Amino acid sequence: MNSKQVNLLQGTLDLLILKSLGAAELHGLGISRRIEQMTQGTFLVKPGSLFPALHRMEEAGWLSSFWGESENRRRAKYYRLTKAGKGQLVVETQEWKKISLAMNSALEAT
Amino acid sequence: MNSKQVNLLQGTLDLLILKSLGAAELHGLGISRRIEQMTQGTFLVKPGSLFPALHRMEEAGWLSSFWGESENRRRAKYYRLTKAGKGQLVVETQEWKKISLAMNSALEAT
DNA sequence: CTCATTCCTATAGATTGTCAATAGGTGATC
DNA sequence: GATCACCTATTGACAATCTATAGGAATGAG
Repeated sequence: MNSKQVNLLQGTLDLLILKSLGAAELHGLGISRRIEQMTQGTFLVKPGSLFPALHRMEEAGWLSSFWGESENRRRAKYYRLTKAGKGQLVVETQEWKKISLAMNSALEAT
Repeated sequence: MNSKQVNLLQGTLDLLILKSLGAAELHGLGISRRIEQMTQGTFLVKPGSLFPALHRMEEAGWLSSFWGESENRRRAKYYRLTKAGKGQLVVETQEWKKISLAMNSALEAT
């Protein structure tokens, strides 16, 4: 077993995906690994969570995709942020900050 | 309308309820108001979210309830934390901190 | 007295996002 | 040419929240 796996809070996966694509184009599993790295191993996003999210977000117009070749010469579908996706990253980041502030202030109450 | 209603992140409602009952016994709507106050109006928990959560948490053994009278002389069901509930509050608080840290560190990545 | 209003609890139905489990194709390696 | 690691993908189940609606009970207005 892992050292206590932490489940995602529903709604945070989109933000993590957007953020992971902020700097570079990545393929599916690359996104997953990047998220694991960005969160210091706290969140492990599994395929059954990742791919539905990617499809959903592409549908929403935040991502675009193209087939390419991975570092290991395998067929891989790469994703990049669209313009709308960059906007959404800003929006969701702000929303997260708002939520995070509100929660922390609640937890500090006496 | 309000200044952009913020939806709860799934999983945070329990923690807010536990925390709201940390200091005093409250009835359902009292909990809702306390949460709104603790989060400076960020989270407005509506009955359709609140009551199912209360029932679920009582079922889980974190809360106990009794019928009493509200400040306005109305029949009201009061909730208090059980011993297990106090433990759960600690657990979920720590979990939130872990998640919050991971998210913030992800959002600060370049 | 009676009618409207506010307070409080409650449930039904729908939606949504995540998880667990499973599958299959395709390069690489030996 | 068999096995392994990599990569995408889907299915079915599940759980939590939201919207909308309901109704009882005390209060206050006229």
